This record gives sequence, structure tokens and C-alpha cells, in this order.
Amino acid sequence: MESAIPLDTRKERILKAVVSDYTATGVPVGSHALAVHLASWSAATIRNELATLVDVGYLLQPHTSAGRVPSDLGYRYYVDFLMDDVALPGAARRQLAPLLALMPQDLEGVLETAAQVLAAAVDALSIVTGPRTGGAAIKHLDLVSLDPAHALLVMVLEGNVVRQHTLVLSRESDQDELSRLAGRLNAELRGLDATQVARFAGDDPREPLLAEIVAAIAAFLRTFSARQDTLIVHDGVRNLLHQPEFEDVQRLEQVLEVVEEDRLLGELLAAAFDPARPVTVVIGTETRISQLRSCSLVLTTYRVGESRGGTVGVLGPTRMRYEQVAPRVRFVADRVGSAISRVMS
Amino acid sequence: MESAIPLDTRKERILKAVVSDYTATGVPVGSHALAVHLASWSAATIRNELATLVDVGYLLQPHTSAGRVPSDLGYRYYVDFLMDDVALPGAARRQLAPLLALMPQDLEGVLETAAQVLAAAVDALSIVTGPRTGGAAIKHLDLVSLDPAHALLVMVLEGNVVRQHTLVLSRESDQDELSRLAGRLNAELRGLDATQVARFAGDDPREPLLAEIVAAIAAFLRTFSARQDTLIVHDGVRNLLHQPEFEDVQRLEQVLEVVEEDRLLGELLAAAFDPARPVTVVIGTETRISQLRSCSLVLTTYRVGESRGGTVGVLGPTRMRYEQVAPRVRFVADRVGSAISRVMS
DNA sequence: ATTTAGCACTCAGGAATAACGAGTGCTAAG
DNA sequence: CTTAGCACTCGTTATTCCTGAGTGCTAAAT
Repeated sequence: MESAIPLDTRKERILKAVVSDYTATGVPVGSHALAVHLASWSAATIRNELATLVDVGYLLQPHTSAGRVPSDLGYRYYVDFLMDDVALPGAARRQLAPLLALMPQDLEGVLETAAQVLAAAVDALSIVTGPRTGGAAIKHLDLVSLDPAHALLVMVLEGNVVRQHTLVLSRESDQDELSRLAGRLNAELRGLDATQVARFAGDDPREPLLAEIVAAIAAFLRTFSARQDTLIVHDGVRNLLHQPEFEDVQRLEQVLEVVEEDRLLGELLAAAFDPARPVTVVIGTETRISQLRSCSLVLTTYRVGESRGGTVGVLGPTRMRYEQVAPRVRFVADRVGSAISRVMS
Repeated sequence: MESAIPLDTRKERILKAVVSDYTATGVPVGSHALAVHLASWSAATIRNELATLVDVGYLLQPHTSAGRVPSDLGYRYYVDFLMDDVALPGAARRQLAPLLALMPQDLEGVLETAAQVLAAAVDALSIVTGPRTGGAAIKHLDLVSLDPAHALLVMVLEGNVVRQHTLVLSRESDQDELSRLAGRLNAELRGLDATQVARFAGDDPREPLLAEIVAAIAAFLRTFSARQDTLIVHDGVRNLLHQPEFEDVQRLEQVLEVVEEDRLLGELLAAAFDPARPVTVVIGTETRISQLRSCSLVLTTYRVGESRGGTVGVLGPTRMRYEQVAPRVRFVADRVGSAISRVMS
């Protein structure tokens, strides 16, 4: 991408017109259509330019007597140098904002709502990941007696995620004792994460019940934070179905192989994301995943307070309205960031 | 389904053979193939029987010179009277059990794992819902201070379902005060449901904060108990793609319109499920949803302890191996039930 | 009375062919 | 260097024809 072959102004205008026409219609665009569109040069002149654009690899010709189509490299040039980054138009903002305003109060809910709204807004598949946590910390906990031998451990974690876990008690206990223990644990464990809780464990051998509960909390936090990092939701598979590039079902199946496998998807996002740019665009084969060779990703991250949160992105065919998708992804990411900040505060 | 037209043994054997052949191959089955398969009657005899089976509506003929295909009614007859309910074969059990053995320790994780495993096992789309919460009576509650103006209300409901809700406080407060209020509310509200909590509200005008919280609890309980099972996960969209009935992308798009809309999906499951049977099979138009007219559902519920939990189901084309899908759905449902019992107790 | 062989008929699907037209590359004139 | 003109290419679509699996019906066999 660094070694992009530079183009003169006319070639740039033509390339831009090809991209814009093709993303709009999905049909290879010919010299005549461009001549009308640009209204500056004749079809013949444009044909000459098109030929050289094919030579340098920015355009492709599906077959000898067809129009031209941008190559991955062509899209790359467009995204890097030609695309006007327009701000999100007011109309779109007015459409999105209310949907994102009434976010649920829990993490999963925020991610799912965001994914839904974004998928609908860009008519493609959306992907939203949870904030990368540096280990889930305990914010508050409570113990509820179920019967003398069992207690329910309720934990409020960083992010206002509430989780419960049933404890089998090694000796009988009642609500009064549990409440007392809960009070003590609240004082001791507040703000600690899995490893810190584990270190704290087994301090006081005279209180085996307490040690037992602490151990359970530590174990729970460990598995929880492992899962939290992989929290990843997607939505809008149906939107891909009416794109002509997925008329062939095989293509879509390959894409879903990646998307429905959360692990793969997570690796992809991690590998693809370039923190240097506000919005990262990964085009076609740049994904380095053969199943996605005809897809592009538009990615960004949201921030939770000071620190980096998770990823918000869109996956669609390479023939995508990048200049429209990018600001929408940014907008949703911002709202996700502030919604999660609110939830996690 | 009650008014099913009864068939003599020969017609039954033929219908069964048609279903079995067709579900296996996906190709309309002709009299000759059946003659070889059954080896009891000639093709001509079978042709006569096929004609009457078409007349009574159990079979369809795609066009005059094609073989026969089961109609929704035909599948219904097959499922109700002809299907051998084989237990899950040992091989399949050995394949599924280990995947379901190492379940995550949280509710969402269990549902997602189950959906993944089931989708792969039946090569179709799987749907799993969270446990339906019975009475929405309060068992225990807690208040966590987020900042002076906001508090997190954590409620343990009947059935040990834990829910949280963020409160905006009309005046500033801190954790000490909130803990005191929580203690008081615990004593007062234990065992009360939405209407009882509402009746209790506004008792003490000298404690506006308390009244406010009680009102919030009442409101929450109301919407909570009204709300259907909100937690719905599905997996295996990719499995539908290689079914020939979804070669036409339009079909799939219609199905996903329903499946990706959790609300619709929840209503569908609620409406379709017949608690009288261990496994409910809903075939084609029986779903009463036009988008699913060429799909079938195989549903069952799992139990959490004593009470009914949520639904586990499979959605696939009507041409489905019902006799294989049903035991797999049951098996997964059982494991989900015990996994959730372990998580929630 | 039921079952079966035989046979003419139907009709979707595939292969072969033809016409179409959008778009090209090249050439020669402006 | 640009542009009009023109012969040519080749994918797409429509048309036709053929094939064969499968049928319904009839008449003979059981």
C-alpha cells in the first residue's frame, strides 16, 4: 500500500468515477458511461486511460468485451487518496441517534443493539466486540442463602455485569452469617481482579467457609475474564443475501465459516486492525483469509473512558460504499464507547 | 392433525419409503425406485397407491412427469404415526457428550455452546432460549452505588434469576445509605411480586428515595414478567446454505428475517410449542409464518430443577431427518438443563 | 378383484444454436 | 494529444431440439 503507483489527475478522476459507478450499480462500467458521467473527455480518450489503469493493476476486466471493475488495489488507492471523508450527514445522524440513545443497561445488550443498528445502517454484516478487559474486577458482591447447605453468590463486576454462581457450602450456614461474610468480603475484595483475589485467598485458616468462598470467586473470575475478552457479536447476515456478489451461495457459506466461528473472527479483527488510523479499511485479499477474498472490512475501535475498548466493524463485499460506511462505523463506535462507559463507570 | 386420514399398511409403508428416500436424496422419488426399495410390489401397483396418496393430500407431484414428494401433511403423518423413535445411537452420543461436557459456567455461555454443538450435529440452524423465569417474585435485592447520582439495583428473583437495573437517584446518596435501604427493602419486599410491590409503594412520604426505589422495582418487575424469554441464541446459518432448498437466496433471506429478529423468533417458539409432547415438530405451513413455509421446527424444553426451563430447537427445511434430529435435540436439551441447573441451582 | 406388464404420453432439464448488443482496440483524421 | 469511426469480441439471452425419467391407462395374468 505504501508503494502505490501515483496517478495523474485525469486518471484519478477516472478511477474515482469507476469506483463510484461500480459501487452504485454493481455492473462493470464502460467508457461511454464514464464519458457522460465526467463530461470532460471523450469515450475514446477514457478508453486509453482505462487500458493503462488495467496495466498498472488498479482495474480489472472481467472479460475482453466488458467494462472495468476496480481491483483490490484500485479500491485501496480510492480509500487512501481519493475518498472524500464526508462527515455523517445530518439525516443519517437523526436516523441513527435515537436508536442508539435508548441502549440497554448491560454490556451484552449494548453490543447487540449496536450491531443491529449498524447492520441496518450500512446494509451489511456488522461486528462488535466487547471491551478488552484487563481482568474483570469485583465491584460488589452478595451472598443469598438458598438452604442451609447452598448459597447463591451474586457478583457485580466492572462493567455492571451481574453474575451469579451457586456455592455448595462445606458446613451449614444461614442468611445472617452469609450477610456478615458478604459485608466483610465486600470490604476486602472491592476492585480486585482474578489474580488478586487468588492471592488474597486462604489468608485466615480459622474461617474455612470464607476461604472457600474466596476460592470460588477467584475461579469464577478467571473463567469469566477469559470469556469476556472473546465477547463478540455479529448481526445482519440477511443483508449480505441481497448483494449480487453473494447470489452464489457458496461464497456466502465460506464467509460464514469465518464469521460464525468467533475464534477466527476475533483473530481476524486483532490482526487486521491498524491502530494508527481512525478507521481501518481492509480490502479483499488484504484480509489474508481466502474465504474473505471478495469481502472488505471497515473497522474502528471505541474508547471506554481513557483506555481502548473493543472493535466496531462492518463486513461486506469489496464493492462497498466506503465513504458512507466509514462515518457510520465511527458514529456507532462513539456511541458504543459512551454507552459502555456509562455502564461500566 | 387430529383428523388425519388413516392409511392401510401398504400405503403406510409406501409413504414411509417416500419420506425416507426423499429426505435422504432431495430428489422426487418415483415408483420404480420404491419398487426396488420395498421389493414387495411392482412399480405399477405402487403407482396406483401413489396416486391415491396424492389424492388424500399426503404427497405432492412437482409436475406431471415427476416423482412424488411428501406434503406437509405427509410429513405430519410420518412424524405422528410412522417414525421409529430410535434412541440416540451410541456413536452420536459419544460424539456429542464430550462437547457438551465442558460447558462454560455462565448462562449465555451454556446457551451458545449448546447452539453450536446442536447446529453441527443436525446440520441445520439451532435455536436455544434461556430459562423462562417463573413467578417474578423478589427473593433478595441489593443496591450498589455507581456514583452519587446513580445506583445499580441487583435483584435475585424467584428461581434464582439475577437481574440488574440502573437507577437515577433524585438526590445524592452513597453506598452506606444504599446498603441501609437495601437491608430495609429486603425485609419488607421478600416474596412479593410486581403487584404486591406496587401496593407497598409510597407508604412512607418521609423517605422519598425509598419510595422512588420501590416504584422502580415495581416497574421493573412488571416489564420483566411481561417480557418473553429475552435470551435467545441461534447458530448454524451456514448449514442452511448447502441445502438445495435454499439454493435460491430469496428463501433464505425470508427465513433470516424471522430468525435474526429475536422478538419474532421468541413469539414463534412460544406459539409453536406444545407442552403435551416430549418433542414438538412443526412442519411447514403449520408454523403459520409465511416466510417459514418450507421450513420445519423440532422443539423441546429442558427442565431446570423442578420447573420448566427454556426451549431447545432446530430449524431446517421440511425435508429433514426428523427421526435423527429429534433424539439429538432431546439429548442436547437434557444437557443444557443440567448445565443450567448447575450454574443457577 | 387385484396385480402386473406394456405402451403412449408428458414435461423439466440440458445441449446446441442463433441473434443481440455493450464494450473494446485500433486507425486515421482533427 | 484527442476524438470519431468501425470492425471485432464475447458474454448474455432467447429459441429450439432432444433426452429420459416418470407417469396414467389399458389389457392380460393371477
